[in-house]
Amino acid sequence: MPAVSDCINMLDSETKAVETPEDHAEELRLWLRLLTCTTLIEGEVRGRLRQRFDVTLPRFDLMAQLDKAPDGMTLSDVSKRMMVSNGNVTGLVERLVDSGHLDRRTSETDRRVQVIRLTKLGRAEFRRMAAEHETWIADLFADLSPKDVRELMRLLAKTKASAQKSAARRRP
Amino acid sequence: MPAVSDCINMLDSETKAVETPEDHAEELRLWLRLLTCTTLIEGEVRGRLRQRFDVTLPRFDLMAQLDKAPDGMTLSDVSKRMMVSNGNVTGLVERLVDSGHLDRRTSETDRRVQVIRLTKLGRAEFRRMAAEHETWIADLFADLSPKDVRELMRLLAKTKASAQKSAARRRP
DNA sequence: GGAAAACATTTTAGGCTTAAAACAATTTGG
DNA sequence: CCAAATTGTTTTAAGCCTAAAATGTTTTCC
Repeated sequence: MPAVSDCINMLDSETKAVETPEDHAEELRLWLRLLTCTTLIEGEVRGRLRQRFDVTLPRFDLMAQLDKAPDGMTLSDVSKRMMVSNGNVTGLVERLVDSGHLDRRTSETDRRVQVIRLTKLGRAEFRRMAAEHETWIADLFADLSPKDVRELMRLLAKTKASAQKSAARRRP
Repeated sequence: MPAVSDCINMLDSETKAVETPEDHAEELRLWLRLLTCTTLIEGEVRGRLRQRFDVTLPRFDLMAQLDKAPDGMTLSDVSKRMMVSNGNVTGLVERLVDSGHLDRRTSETDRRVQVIRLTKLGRAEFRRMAAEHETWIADLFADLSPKDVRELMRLLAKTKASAQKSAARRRP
């Protein structure tokens, strides 16, 4: 019968009169479930890309970014979009240039900047992979109704905003 | 006015009479948003763990698994729970044993098996980190109402089940 | 104009991660 | 019993990833 202490804790938490160690077990469970879903799907996509096309997920992701930018992107743009470090992109790009999927040139107006684009080969291969990739995703989410999908989109948008706000609080 | 073609496509997709390239753009967007949320939160947690405790996220995750298992776990158990490869766990454990956070011994009943446990130091350090970690998670999800959290939990459970089913279809 | 700040990228050092092959121990089924 | 299959772990080779320092370039602003 934890009724008394519950009341006390709730009072504390509502009035903010005292610092009580609050219970955030639900949020923690939510985070672990979110992570599980992502890891599960990501692993599945990674394996299929490897089996079907002998390509790694990061390479696919990078090509996906470039496919949406016919005029090319700078390395910084790519790094921000992919949410990975600059140095990571440098290596990824190097390998994709070597394999003939990417074209890379120094900007004419700013010699600090490197602009990368998909080559004809890179674009063709990406489109081929992307078509199949889309069916994998559809299959992975197949048991969600259209309403579920909409509702998840809404709640994840809220989650993203909340997390960005929290990150900004720490790193203003 | 794409009404006509829409009707045709819907008929096809409902009756399954013809194979039409269906549109799964919504599911794709959902996947990208899920990935963004996870990457955002994971990066934030990784950075805070490093700054506050000079520990990496994988080390923290491994210790979290062991904290829930006072009698220890086998490397396979850990690898399944963390959803990472066996070889990955081998290296992670090696470094944590070296730093004095883990104890590792060969099972007496099955000499293939390695059982690992948190040492006293490991448990103490983990508890200290976990307490703070929980407040970070709470803060990252702060803008979600309790109802949002419940609803997300429900939808992610459904997502997890769907993805597991899809993975099992491919790898029976 | 020129020093200082800001920016874009690369390098460095170390750790993480995977898939596949190799190794070792146990279990299974004839 | 014992060969074959299975199970648990490690090794290997390659690539991914990060934070921080270094390098080169441009902008700011006195």
